[in-house]
Amino acid sequence: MAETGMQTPRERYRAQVRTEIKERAWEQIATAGASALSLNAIAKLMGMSGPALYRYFAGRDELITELIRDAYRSLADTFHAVEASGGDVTALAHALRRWALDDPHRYLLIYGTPVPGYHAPDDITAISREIMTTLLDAYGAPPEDGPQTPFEAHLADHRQWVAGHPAVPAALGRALTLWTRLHGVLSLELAGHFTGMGFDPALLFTAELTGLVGPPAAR
Amino acid sequence: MAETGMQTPRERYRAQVRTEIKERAWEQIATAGASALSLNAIAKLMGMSGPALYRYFAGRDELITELIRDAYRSLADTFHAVEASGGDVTALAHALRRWALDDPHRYLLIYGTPVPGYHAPDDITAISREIMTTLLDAYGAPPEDGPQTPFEAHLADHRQWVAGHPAVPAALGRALTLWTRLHGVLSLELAGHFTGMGFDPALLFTAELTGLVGPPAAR
DNA sequence: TGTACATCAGTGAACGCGCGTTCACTGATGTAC
DNA sequence: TGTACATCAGTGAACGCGCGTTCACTGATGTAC
Repeated sequence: MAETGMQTPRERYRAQVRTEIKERAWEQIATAGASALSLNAIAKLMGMSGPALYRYFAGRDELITELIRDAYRSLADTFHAVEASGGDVTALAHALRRWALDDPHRYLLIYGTPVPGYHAPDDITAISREIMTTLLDAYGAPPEDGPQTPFEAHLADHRQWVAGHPAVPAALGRALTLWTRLHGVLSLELAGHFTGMGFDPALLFTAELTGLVGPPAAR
Repeated sequence: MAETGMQTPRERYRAQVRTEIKERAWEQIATAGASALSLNAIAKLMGMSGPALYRYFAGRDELITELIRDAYRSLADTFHAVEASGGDVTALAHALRRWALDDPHRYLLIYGTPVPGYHAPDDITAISREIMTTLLDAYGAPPEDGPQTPFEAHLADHRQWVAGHPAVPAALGRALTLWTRLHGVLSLELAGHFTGMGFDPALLFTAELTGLVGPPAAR
């Protein structure tokens, strides 16, 4: 850290400008959507000419890739922090919700409708797996209750995504199910599909959570 | 029907061209995303000049609105057909999945990341409610099992979205939960977030379904 | 059946706009001796 | 400490492109008498 953290003034400046470019990019995504992201518009916002940004990013695609990478990285770090402080699945879930509501477009950029034609590089899919693994580890061994479901039986033979991980099918199934349920509530909430319905999405989120990890009292 | 169906050749032609424009628009959405939809590009695909399309749509916005309306209308009709033939909730769910997989971009256009800056007119939100109501009606009265959950208690006081509907909170909660769960699986599947994981999303979908309406044997 | 007129689909030119990206350049900042 | 040089951030002009949209128009199709 001491060596990589050692920055010349020029490096520090570069890092600052890169950061500001990304901040403006997020602002643009928030107001006009990911596909409306424009280098020229960002430059204008920063009081620079368009071509100046090419000192910092090879092009539009590299910027988008970096935004997506940052988003995954941010969620992975959030999860690791919860894990490190001894948080359980419930804590992870609430951290996820907070993270998503904190910047809806960041969540939707990675878990919403995919950017057409975009294909994530390998290191990004690796971070995505990292996030799933954290959730899986926090789940630990689920209580044995009842016989294996058909989906769990299927998972016993189809677990490429966690090759080498010691989790049993029941745990895989529960972690996967929790993921899809939380995403179901979150994504509809963020997309505004609950507006006008009148109820509080937080309660639906919590209901899904307790339904799959047991009520707070039972923990 | 006899009178409104009576078309002059010119009206018939207009309807045909309008339909083809929309078909090309869907093709474009499928390959480049909703925000890349371009009137000029569609015209070129049809061998026409750009301005010609203004005979059929007032502009880009009207075309998008019509596509969204058609999508909602299509799903609502699908649901009504299932309802009319006596299908239960399970049948509705499978119809939903088929409808979504049949044209992923159509599903994502209405239930995915919202088109930035777009606000649906009232008649479209009405169709959206129609869809939810169909699901709710098919649910009927849920079996009374156990005490009211906190979310159900909340729903008793927050049910603007179904004002006037006789459904009890338990039914509202279940229908809402089914919706978010199915959407969770479907949207992640359509966005490609399961690719490379190795398991069959259909089994996860079915698992969520049977978990909330009971296994096929119990029906 | 034929003629006069109205309707309307589609064209081509034009408008102003913003985009991503390249290029040769200026001028400030940092480095080596 | 001062000078000579290298690095590099940022500019402005230019490229070709496609966009939505308007406008005056041509020519075919339909309608009324």
